[in-house]
Amino acid sequence: MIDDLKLIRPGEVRVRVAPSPTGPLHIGVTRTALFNYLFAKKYQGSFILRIEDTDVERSKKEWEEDVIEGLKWLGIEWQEGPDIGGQYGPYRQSGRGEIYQKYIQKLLDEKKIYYCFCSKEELEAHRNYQMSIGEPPRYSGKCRDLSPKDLKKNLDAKKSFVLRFKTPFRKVGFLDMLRGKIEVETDAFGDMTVAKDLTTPLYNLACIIDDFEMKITHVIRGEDHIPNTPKQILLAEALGIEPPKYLHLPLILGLNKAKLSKRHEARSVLEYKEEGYLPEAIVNFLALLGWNPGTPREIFSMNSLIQEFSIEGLQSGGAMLNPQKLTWINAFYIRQKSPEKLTELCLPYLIESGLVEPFFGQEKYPPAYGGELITQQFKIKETAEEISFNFLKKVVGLYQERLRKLSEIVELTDFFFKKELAYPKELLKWQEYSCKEIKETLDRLKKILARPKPIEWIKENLERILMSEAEKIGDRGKLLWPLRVALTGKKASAGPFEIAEILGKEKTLARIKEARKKL
RNA sequence: GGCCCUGUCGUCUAGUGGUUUAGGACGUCGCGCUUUCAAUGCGAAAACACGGGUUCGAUUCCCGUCAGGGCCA
Repeated sequence: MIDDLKLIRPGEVRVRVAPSPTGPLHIGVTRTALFNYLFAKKYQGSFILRIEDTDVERSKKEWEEDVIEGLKWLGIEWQEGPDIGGQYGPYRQSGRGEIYQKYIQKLLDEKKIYYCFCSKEELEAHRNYQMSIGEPPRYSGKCRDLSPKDLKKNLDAKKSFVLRFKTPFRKVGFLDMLRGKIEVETDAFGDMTVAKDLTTPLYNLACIIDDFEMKITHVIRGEDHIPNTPKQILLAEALGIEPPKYLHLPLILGLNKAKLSKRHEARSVLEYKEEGYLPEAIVNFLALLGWNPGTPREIFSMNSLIQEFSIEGLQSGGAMLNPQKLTWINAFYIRQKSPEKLTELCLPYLIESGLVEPFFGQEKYPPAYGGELITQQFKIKETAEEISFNFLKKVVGLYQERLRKLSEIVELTDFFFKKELAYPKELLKWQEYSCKEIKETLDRLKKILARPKPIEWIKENLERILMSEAEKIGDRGKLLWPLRVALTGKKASAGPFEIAEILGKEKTLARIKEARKKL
């Protein structure tokens, strides 16, 4: 089956992702989209976005927007889709009624489908009966051979109906590119409903028609579609069209090893964005979930994925989400950013938290990084103090290797933007030293900083002075720990010298005095 | 209930009959660096679901059981 791939000619591949806009773009759909995209790119083919919105009640425009925005954010771009069109449109099923009608009419003319007037209650009763005797639930065939007279009578009476497929009684199989031969007895599902009316096909019919009309060559989709595939192939045969090749990806499992649940894992990828995950991290993480490059390499950019991606590396068993690994990859990509870029990425979080404000009259969210941003001014909200982009860059830079998600920048660096720090005085104590000794240390620090030296001198020499002072004491921690707490109010932080340097002489001194008062 | 898919450390995985004392990554734990945290370096614990075959030899092939998952309403 993999040999088939050798026959693929570059440029001929056409794949699609076909989400229904009844929910957000979650991780599962995203990964399917990614693999389709990689496959298309690998063979210089086309990747198409199709919106399967035949379920009018549950489909919502906002979910479609979520899908489009999410995929774009990740850099998964399509060559044809509802927003940009293409030569096989429309790319929303809701706009394809005319196309479907043609096929449905054909099936009807050829007597391959028939009207079924059975009521829901009737069907359900029958289904329950079949399940009770251990048989697969399938249609009884009651309306299959309705006489033309009865048909006309029902139609005239405007009885509600569905269209059913006369499923032939036999085996249907296909060659899955990942799993090999998959075969089922059609007996397992019987006469399936394929359309609600003459213009509205149900999922399987719509799907096979669209895949054919859009000249899709390979369908790469989740394993949950395996049972649909034989049905679609059957319909393709009835329609006299060639079905595409199929590949069923393993599912991404939630933390409970079950399909992604609506409540937790099935959140929109845009929520990951809000939390401060980087698109390259999500892409990298998702690629490694169910695929392996055959080398120990773990870090892949989109471009390297396109190069390295291969069907052979695909896994067939379901893969559980590993949030810690995502976090690890995210932290990696954060460390790779330039300080300017990272600052720009962190800015919205600092602003959203209310710590920092863009300067009066400017946009809430600064424009994308560029020359302009560097010259932009900001304010510390609490003190109305003006700060520069450069100041923020220093702050963010200090925490670059400690950041795992962009959103963490707030709790990590809030002390830079606060007037007063709230922390218990016990925090100032280092190991077994007494209150008195800590007081003495703080007094020493005060004295050093209060020297009438120019600010510049202090800035350049602070670390040297404090370190030599610490050496004198004999225990660095005795000096540095209280200093850290005084400056940050936290038990974990970046180095106190660097913090003092950014804070400036005045604030540093003020905070040491504050700390001294506490004791 | 029926049908289908899957089954290597907690998780993601390498492994396609002997070269394996089953390798890597995340996580966990320990040690080093160190004022804390992080980063980083080193190290440790941790897996072939079970039972039958096939074979000189099975994690690897076949069958069954079990387990997990999916679909059908």
